[in-house]
Amino acid sequence: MARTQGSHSELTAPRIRAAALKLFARHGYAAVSMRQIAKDVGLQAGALYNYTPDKQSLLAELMRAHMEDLLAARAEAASAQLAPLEALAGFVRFHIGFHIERPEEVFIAYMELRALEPDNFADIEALRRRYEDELEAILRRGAAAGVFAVEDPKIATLAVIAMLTGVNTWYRAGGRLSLEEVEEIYWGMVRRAVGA
Amino acid sequence: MARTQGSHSELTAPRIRAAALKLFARHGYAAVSMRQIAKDVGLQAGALYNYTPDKQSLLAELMRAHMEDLLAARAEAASAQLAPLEALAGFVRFHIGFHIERPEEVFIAYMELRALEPDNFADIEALRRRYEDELEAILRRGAAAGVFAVEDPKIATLAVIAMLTGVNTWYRAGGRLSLEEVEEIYWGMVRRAVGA
DNA sequence: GTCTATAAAACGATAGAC
DNA sequence: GTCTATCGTTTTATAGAC
Repeated sequence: MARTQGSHSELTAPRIRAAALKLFARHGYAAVSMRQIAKDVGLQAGALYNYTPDKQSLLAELMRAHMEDLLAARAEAASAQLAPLEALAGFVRFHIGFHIERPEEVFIAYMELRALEPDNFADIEALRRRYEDELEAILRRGAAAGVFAVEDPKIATLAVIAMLTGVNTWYRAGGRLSLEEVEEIYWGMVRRAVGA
Repeated sequence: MARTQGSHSELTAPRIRAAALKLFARHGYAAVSMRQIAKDVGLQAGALYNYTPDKQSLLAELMRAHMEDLLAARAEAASAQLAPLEALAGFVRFHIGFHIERPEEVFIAYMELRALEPDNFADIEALRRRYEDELEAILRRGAAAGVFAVEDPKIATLAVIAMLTGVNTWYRAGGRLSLEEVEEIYWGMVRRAVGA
């Protein structure tokens, strides 16, 4: 039961990730020092390097984990093959719900792409592209079936995702609208926007 | 005609702003040093302080100028009082056109808000709010007249602006679609989204 | 108005004791 | 695994010569 010096590492790694996540989201990757992260965790700066080879890897791992969480959650939510209208409704609600639950990860994933070195950037972009393809496939299916009227499925995909992700810029739990009401309002706008 | 030492200051100020704009947009405010900006202009770092009291003011002035340009251009474009449908079409085309012409300013204005000190942040936020109010007023007028079906004009405002500003993340001049085609596609989505 | 030089502090990352 | 200490570099900003 008694812990000796340095024995609680299995708790330290997630605490470092949590501190980096919070500070990167709040101040930006470039503006946050390793010393600030260490102080937030209660360590000296040098100790961080037992958990990450460098600052860049810490950022890249946060972003990779977020994108993989997103794809895994989406794969589960979309396991059933639905008609285009129901599939689109499911995507809209999934996207809003998932993103609202993780405002810090979402903020970093969209704002710190330019802070990634080329290899990390390519990895994260590929994951993001896979996610966008999920929505694009729904819109193409619906357009082919004649239930959606989208002039350009790729642009409609990007437009819908931009609109939905924008919820994160203003929604606050406990505000005027519940999450369910927000999802309903956005679903209405998306449904009409794609001519369904 | 011959210039003596230090005589070309009237050209230096805009060159500093242009360099800061380019570098802040590309790498982020915190990641750009005064030395980098000076090198881009062809100066030593200390010379920049003849033009700005500090780095923060340089960012704040870039953002303020952008927001004031936006409001002035919008005021001119919207000088005529139109019916809600035509006013909305005008706003959509104005927003896309203005933002596409200034990708660096737009990127900074959205990404570097957190880098602003509190007083500067409040100033910029107030300007942004004035711009959003222009669209909200159009949506409220249209809803009151029964030509739009928006459940919540404030949320619809934020949703439309997020969607339109998202064009900047993917549009490149010379690509598959002309700017006019893009404006037309987005106008179609916005028009349907608001139930017009 | 720009230069060189520098002050004072902070940066990422490492070495070695424990 | 974390500490103290430090290396080598870079940072913002200023001082004073020209």
